[in-house]
Amino acid sequence: MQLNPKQEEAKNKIEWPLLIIAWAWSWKTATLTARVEYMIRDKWISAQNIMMVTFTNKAATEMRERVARVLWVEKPRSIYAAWNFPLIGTFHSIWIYILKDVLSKYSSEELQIWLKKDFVIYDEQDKLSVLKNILKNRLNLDEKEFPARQIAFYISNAKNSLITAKWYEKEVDSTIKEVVYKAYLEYEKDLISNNAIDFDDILIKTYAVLRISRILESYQEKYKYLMVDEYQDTNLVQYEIVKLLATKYKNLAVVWDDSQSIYSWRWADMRNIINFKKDYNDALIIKLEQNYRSTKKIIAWANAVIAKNNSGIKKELWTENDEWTHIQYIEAPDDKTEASIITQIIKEKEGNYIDNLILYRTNAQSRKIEESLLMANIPYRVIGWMKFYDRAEIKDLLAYLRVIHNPNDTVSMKRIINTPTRKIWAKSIEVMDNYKENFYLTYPQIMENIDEIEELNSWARWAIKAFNELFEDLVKSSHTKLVSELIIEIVRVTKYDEYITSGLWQEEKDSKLENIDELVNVATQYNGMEARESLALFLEEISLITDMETKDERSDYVTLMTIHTSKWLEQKRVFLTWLEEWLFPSFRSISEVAALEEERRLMYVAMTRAREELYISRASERFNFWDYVRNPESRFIKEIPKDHIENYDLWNFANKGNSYFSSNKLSWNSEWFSGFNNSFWNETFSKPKIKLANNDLSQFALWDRVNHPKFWNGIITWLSWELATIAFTWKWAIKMNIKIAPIRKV
DNA sequence: TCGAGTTCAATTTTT
DNA sequence: TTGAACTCGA
Repeated sequence: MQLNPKQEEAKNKIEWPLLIIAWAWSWKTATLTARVEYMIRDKWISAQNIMMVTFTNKAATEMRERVARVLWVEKPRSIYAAWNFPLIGTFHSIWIYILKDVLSKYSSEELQIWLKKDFVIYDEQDKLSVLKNILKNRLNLDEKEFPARQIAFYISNAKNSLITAKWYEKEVDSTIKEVVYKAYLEYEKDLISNNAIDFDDILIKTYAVLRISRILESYQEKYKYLMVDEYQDTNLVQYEIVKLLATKYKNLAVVWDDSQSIYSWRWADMRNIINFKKDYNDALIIKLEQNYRSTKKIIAWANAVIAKNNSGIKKELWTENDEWTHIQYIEAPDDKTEASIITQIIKEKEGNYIDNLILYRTNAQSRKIEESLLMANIPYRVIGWMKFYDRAEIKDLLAYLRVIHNPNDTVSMKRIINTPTRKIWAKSIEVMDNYKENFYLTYPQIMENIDEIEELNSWARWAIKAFNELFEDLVKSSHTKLVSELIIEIVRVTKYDEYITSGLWQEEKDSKLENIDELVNVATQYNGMEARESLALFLEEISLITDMETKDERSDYVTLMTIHTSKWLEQKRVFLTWLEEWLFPSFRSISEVAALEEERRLMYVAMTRAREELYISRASERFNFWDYVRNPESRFIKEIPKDHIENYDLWNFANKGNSYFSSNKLSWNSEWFSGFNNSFWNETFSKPKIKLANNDLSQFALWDRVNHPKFWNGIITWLSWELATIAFTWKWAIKMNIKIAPIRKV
């Protein structure tokens, strides 16, 4: 591939700090790949000395593939197989790699991070279960007043600002922070005693370790050449770590695009770029502005939207591509129609299904479209939703593996101690927990000496003994059997398959068993190494992977995903759905300028995914939040110059009278397309299960108090014809159509 | 102490 | 709609 002069410059500047400002589809990935190739091939730099950090697993995999191609080597399955290959991975996976490495080389006294080598990684769910337990049993707090989620948010925020539990005391200035402080202390205690870390800890512990100069120096020597992609999405800790590593040789190249910064909720801080310029004031800055992918119209559109943001560098993406394909706006009467129009378009278009990408703001939004595709017999794949590793059967089996690997892991132990049911009830667990707390014991230690615990009757002891025997056998097996075999053994000795499938329909049974098979299948990738090693590696990689590359025989399918996950890819035809106020931009972001600008950047990311055709859709009425809502058109659509928009011809669609509609006994009527007469919709379309009220609009005025059967009392804080925002006492403010909402004046 | 039945709340975005 | 957290009878 021929690089343009700018890209060429970025490729060749190696022993120098480098800031690459790269806008959508400026071939920055290709440039980075070429840069790696140049380092290794032309400069004879050892692959071992190169580290490249990406943001998502998807991006890392893609990057590894590309680098493997130019280096003519086989793509390593993970960062571990990488002896002749640069270290390419996400922040989290690379830091874990470093942590493990450090833990095997240095004593824990020296490290001071309270972590042993066999640590496990707690995901969001594990984290919440630890916190729930703390709040309920140790702090005796009401769950409603102090939800675990909220506390977790505060703790995560503290961690990412590098505030430890002890130091948090200084932050306390409210009741909630008081609670956070106490919970934070307990939470850290639990993690240490379980020999576990959460996602935030991965960054923090690495930072702590790298502050030890002896250790830092060794990594500075090892990774002399650093590259960080998506630098705009780094947070404080990530920035500090990169800074530490780069400070000696300053061979750091970062790729930055402020208009694609969409992770501020993960504490990404765009100001890191200011710090970058300060830290390396002689850095070479290269701008890649030419877009090689999308048509002129798509780019014009995207530019128009992003220009509405006040913050950020003013930019103009440009392209030499000539084709002016049509960009269509689908304004559907309701969500069902929206989905079926998209389905219809996909069906009619020539080419393959794989050319189609359907995007939405949140995962839950895929449902309606899935239904429609299913009915039309169009193969599709949803990325990211109902993650494989979130399924109960997978979580259970992984919990078995985790306790075998690390018997201190209480969260996993509690998950499986009575799964399948073996008559170890909550009472017994409570008693054991007390012993654990008071005598600093681990579960296996208690179980071994269960006869000494007088509080338990002989039945309970017997049950625990039986489990302990089984557990010890499994631990023994883990030394001789590979993970894949170990999983099979767990299923066999616990009769887990019978347990998980009992009382299910055949179809559900099959799917559960298939999932187990699939897990075994994934585990076989770790064959060929020492038994315990395979277990450790398997567990570690699995906790960092959010979405499994399921083996899919089909090669042609439509892809569905959230905009966030789409960031790394492009597609010929893109459908961007749910473009309504409150959904996109989401209602949480509307009142805050910074949050709204992030939503707008998200819109920009979504639009620039399209290469040739872009469809944008919305529905006048849809079922959402378990209710029928009518939201106005998204402001993002209004921000696009009108001459760029072409309305999709709904008439044409209706006249085809496709089966989907006739089966729903819907008659098409010109009224629907001429001005979308609202009352007509309510009567004819998508009969709601909830009866819609037919309120007299004149009875409501701004600041009126109203009562809603579901949300109780509230006040109308905004009113525009039939749309109103009602601030409910027990809920956040909700926007609804007061003509059809079941509310009454009080 | 179980489990069947019932209520009730909840939805961004990812590692 | 789903899942988690409850209630209550056995």
